[in-house]
Amino acid sequence: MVADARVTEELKAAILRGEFAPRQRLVEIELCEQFDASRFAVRAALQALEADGLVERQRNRGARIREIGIDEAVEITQVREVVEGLIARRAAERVDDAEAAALAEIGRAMHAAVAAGEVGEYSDLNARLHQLLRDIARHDKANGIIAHLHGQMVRHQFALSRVPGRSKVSVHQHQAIIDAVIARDADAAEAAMRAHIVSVIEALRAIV
Amino acid sequence: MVADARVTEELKAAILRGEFAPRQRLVEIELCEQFDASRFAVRAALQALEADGLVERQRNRGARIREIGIDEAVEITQVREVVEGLIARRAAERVDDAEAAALAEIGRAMHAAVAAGEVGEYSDLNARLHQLLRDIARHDKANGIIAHLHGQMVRHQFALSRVPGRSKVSVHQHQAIIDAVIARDADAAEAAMRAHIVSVIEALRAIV
DNA sequence: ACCGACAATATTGTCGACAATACAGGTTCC
DNA sequence: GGAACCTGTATTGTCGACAATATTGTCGGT
Repeated sequence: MVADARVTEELKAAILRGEFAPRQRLVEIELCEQFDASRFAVRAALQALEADGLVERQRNRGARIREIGIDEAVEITQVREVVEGLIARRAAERVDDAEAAALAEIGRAMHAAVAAGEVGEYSDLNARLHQLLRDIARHDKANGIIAHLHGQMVRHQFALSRVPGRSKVSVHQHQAIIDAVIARDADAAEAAMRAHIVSVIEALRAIV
Repeated sequence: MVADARVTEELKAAILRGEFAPRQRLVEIELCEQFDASRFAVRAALQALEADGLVERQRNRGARIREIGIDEAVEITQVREVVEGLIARRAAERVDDAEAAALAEIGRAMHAAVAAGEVGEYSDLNARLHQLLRDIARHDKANGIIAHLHGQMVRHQFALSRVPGRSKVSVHQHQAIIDAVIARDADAAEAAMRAHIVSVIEALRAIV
């Protein structure tokens, strides 16, 4: 319960970094060597990550990296749509002046990144914006669910950020969210966030 | 991974049945005797139930039943509001004629139960209605999250069903959901569901 | 050459024993 | 008398060994 926490963390980070291919088998002994831990710790980590939805296990057949197909990615994003909508609503209700200024700053930086064609920078700003909104909303349950869902989306999230021209579309959606939150307009904030994520769903479907 | 599955199931059922008080310590040895299992199985079950949010564990201090306060119950229900809204929307988009007939039947039974003052019967019908909507929606991710949240709410759910006069109010909200789904009106179905759960949140806050 | 049964191997499942840690009660020192 | 300390006990954390099961490879028969 101390060693396994370390292994769980490292293994999760490795999976999120994409070091394992989907459906790749995770043999316990190999993980023991890779993370220099006992089978006990590895086993506990695998169980934790199964609950996290990152790996799947079958009795006597071991664990493998869970493959998230496009259909499931769409479902995940649909849930994200409504839960992030709730977060945006709460953010609009709770935002203070300092946080509003930080939001506006991210908006400006996003426009600059798009103008300069810096997709990596824009992707970072995107993550920071959503993170800041979660911080402002302070809704533990909603934030926890988003974190949970996000872990299963890494692969598709990466594919999405590579779609050319997406940042040009989404920057205006992001700006609409920022404006609504700064204006303390809860309904508009939720609507803007949902509109944004609906467009993410369409982009997801378009990848195939 | 076969014995621990049994223990996990039985322990979870026992917790949901309310056989353990909040913050009650769960000593591993005692659980071994109670469920006639090894510490290995009990331990795995506790880890699984920790991920489920039903128990909390501290290093070297063991596990206890997690206490869900009113604030957290409100947060949980807020998430339920938007996710069940998504489910109602999907149900309206996917419902077939047989399912619509089943929904209408539950609606009639609800009115009858309220008229007869049968609160237990009404509570059962309430559970069946939400379950049927989930079946119709066939949205695995949303359904999974609702199941997850529901497990943490059992105690408050019970308290809610005991509030006198609540069924008289909620029966009309339930009917509005049923009508919208049968009419295949996705927007109205989501709105009706959210309005219903907003009133649940108000009732929750009123308990204290 | 193909198919089935059987043996060998690899991998996971289970357990009991021991170590490490936290908690409670009593004891000593100031 | 109070507080810090120490010690005993209860409980959890960790591990290595063994059992159970699935998978792979081999061999003989047709």
